[in-house]
Amino acid sequence: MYTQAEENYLKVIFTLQKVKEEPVNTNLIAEKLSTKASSVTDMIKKLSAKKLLSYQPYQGVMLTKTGRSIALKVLRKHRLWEFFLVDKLHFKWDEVHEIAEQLEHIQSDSLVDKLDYFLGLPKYDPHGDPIPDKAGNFTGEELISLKDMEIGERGILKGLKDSSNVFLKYLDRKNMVIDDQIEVVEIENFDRSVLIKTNWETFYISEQVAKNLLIKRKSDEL
Amino acid sequence: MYTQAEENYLKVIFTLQKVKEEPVNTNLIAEKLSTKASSVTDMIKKLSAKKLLSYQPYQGVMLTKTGRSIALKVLRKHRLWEFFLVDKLHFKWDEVHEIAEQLEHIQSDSLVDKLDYFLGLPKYDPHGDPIPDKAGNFTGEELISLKDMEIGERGILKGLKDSSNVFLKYLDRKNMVIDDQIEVVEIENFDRSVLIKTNWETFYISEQVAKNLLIKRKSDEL
DNA sequence: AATTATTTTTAGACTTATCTAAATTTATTT
DNA sequence: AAATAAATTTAGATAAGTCTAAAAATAATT
Repeated sequence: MYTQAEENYLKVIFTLQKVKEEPVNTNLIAEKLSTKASSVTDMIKKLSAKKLLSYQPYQGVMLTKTGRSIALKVLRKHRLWEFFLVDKLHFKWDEVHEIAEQLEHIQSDSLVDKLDYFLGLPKYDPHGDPIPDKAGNFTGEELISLKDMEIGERGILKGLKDSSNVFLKYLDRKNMVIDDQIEVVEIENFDRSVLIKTNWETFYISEQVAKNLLIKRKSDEL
Repeated sequence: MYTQAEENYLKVIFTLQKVKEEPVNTNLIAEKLSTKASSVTDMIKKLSAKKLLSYQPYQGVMLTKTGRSIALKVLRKHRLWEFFLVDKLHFKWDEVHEIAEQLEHIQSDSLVDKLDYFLGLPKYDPHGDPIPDKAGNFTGEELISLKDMEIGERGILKGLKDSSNVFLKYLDRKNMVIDDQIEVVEIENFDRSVLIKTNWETFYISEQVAKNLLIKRKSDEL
């Protein structure tokens, strides 16, 4: 069993490591955890002694297999709880993060599995981040930004990059919700605005909006 | 905001105070929290400094109004989460306690309220303990043991004193579930066994079983 | 390559919550 | 009421996690 502090370090290091494959440096971790570099060094030594990460002084850290699997478990719990909060308790997307930060540390394997099942084994959290399965694998495909889709491509709206209130309200007015089907009809060369066709209507969205819509590509097998 | 340790002390002191109205003594608290008397003294001083309880050395403690209201909040969360685990995630009654011990410390007022609403504003947890409402009041009536009911009385099964697996299995075989209506038809003087009538059938239960069934008395207003 | 700047680590201190062992107070017996 | 027992508190220690300030190592610059 690991402490909340340990879990938070592992989680942050995992997400930082995903961005660039190099060792993660102390200051970055400190910044993400709103703590001081000296505290990070202390904790890093502890986690290194527990073989959750490998650490050469002054050279940054990399998670071991064990460390990564713990991080993935925490991430899984975080995203499942976020899904629960939005889907079942009807929280807004931008209200759930700090609550999920607490819930992700609840210890009980059976709880996670039952929750997963109760929610219908979701593949993405409300922000479009993929939810690892029990084994730590991401089974859902990567989501892409709508602005990277090509003309004629279809997909399903699965998440948002920006979940601010203004943006949510905008989507509301356009009657767009998660799991909507979207087809790219046209891309305007001048301002990169996109003509999209939803289940209900066809309309233009600006590049800024397109950038913030996360889409699961429609697989051709259908 | 209070630490988990503080909340646990307040919760335990509250429940001990309910049993007998006198000040709660150090050793009892230590026993319930599986800690040492000296640790309890330390924490008591801290809580007393925060005016969450009143404390005269060697004379035990009593919660202040503030202390009581915090304890009630924790209790409310504990019981709502227990209800969630059993009712939504289909945990067995005897598996939920230690998970609820963790969940009860999640900090978010809106979470508690939304959870309460999501669950349908339940009045009792799966063990038949009453769930305080937002204001800290118990709106459901006290539950009584079936063995204290009189002939002809009717009520609703709302909880169990014993939630061991054997007992749950027994109830299962008798097709008894929460919210069943039960009427006391006869009480056998010899062994205090009780003839009860459920929605489905009429049968005898032993005094031991009757003792462990918690009933909400049927109000006459119907 | 030498100097400066940045990053990281060490050293020592603080807080929370716990413990053991000894001292003190209260309760119980003879 | 004196002696013993039980309960409670104090004193001093420990572990986790954090901090500040100073030292050491690495990176960047002239």
